[in-house]
Amino acid sequence: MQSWPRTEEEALAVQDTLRSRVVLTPGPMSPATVAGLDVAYDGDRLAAAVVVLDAADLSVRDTAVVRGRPAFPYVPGLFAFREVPALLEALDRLTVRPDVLVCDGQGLAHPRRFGLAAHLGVLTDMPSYGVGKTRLVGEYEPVGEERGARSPLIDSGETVGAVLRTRAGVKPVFVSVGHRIDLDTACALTLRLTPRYRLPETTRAADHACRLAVATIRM
DNA sequence: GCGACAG
DNA sequence: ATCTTGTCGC
Repeated sequence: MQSWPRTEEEALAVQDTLRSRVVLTPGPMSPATVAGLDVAYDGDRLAAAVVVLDAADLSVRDTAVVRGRPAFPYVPGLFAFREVPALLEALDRLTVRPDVLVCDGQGLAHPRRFGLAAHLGVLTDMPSYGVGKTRLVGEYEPVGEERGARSPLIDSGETVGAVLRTRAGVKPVFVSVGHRIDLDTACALTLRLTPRYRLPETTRAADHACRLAVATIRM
């Protein structure tokens, strides 16, 4: 396909080029299918999984898992370069075409506004956004304790995402747009995907899938 | 120089 | 991400 950056300097240059291709548009308002993506590690080996759920009842429609090696060391801000190759390969193996990608990490809530969700969105040109478990950048006011409460995530004066409470009394998640979707739609979809747990069912399904696969690597 | 820092 | 016991609660 193409060369992959081998140094932080090269990776920064790639982000600088690709970020101009991010498209900020509303919707998709009623996606029929939603995909969750996640990666699990075992030493220098990894397993990437993509699970497509039916947006109506959250049932599994398709699953794809690939094993491989991290494509880059973990560096805050350059995290995407580590998992993107394996995730793209898994996406290629899907039979069911997802309408939205729900990524494990940040979208525009990134120091250069180009986190994993934006990166994957641009490379696939599919609607994409991120749901992170912890913060990378930005400040925010305390979020209401009830499910659905949200507080804008602001970095350098601009709103880069939302801190969203998906379960009453449980630590909120960090939602940010990636590509071809808006923040309100992303938050609304996230709430539909969290009928019971803190993290979206998409993320949970992908997490289970790649963990099973990574366990298989060692046996 | 001292923290902060997606997964 | 991953390393890790017991423990509180539905």
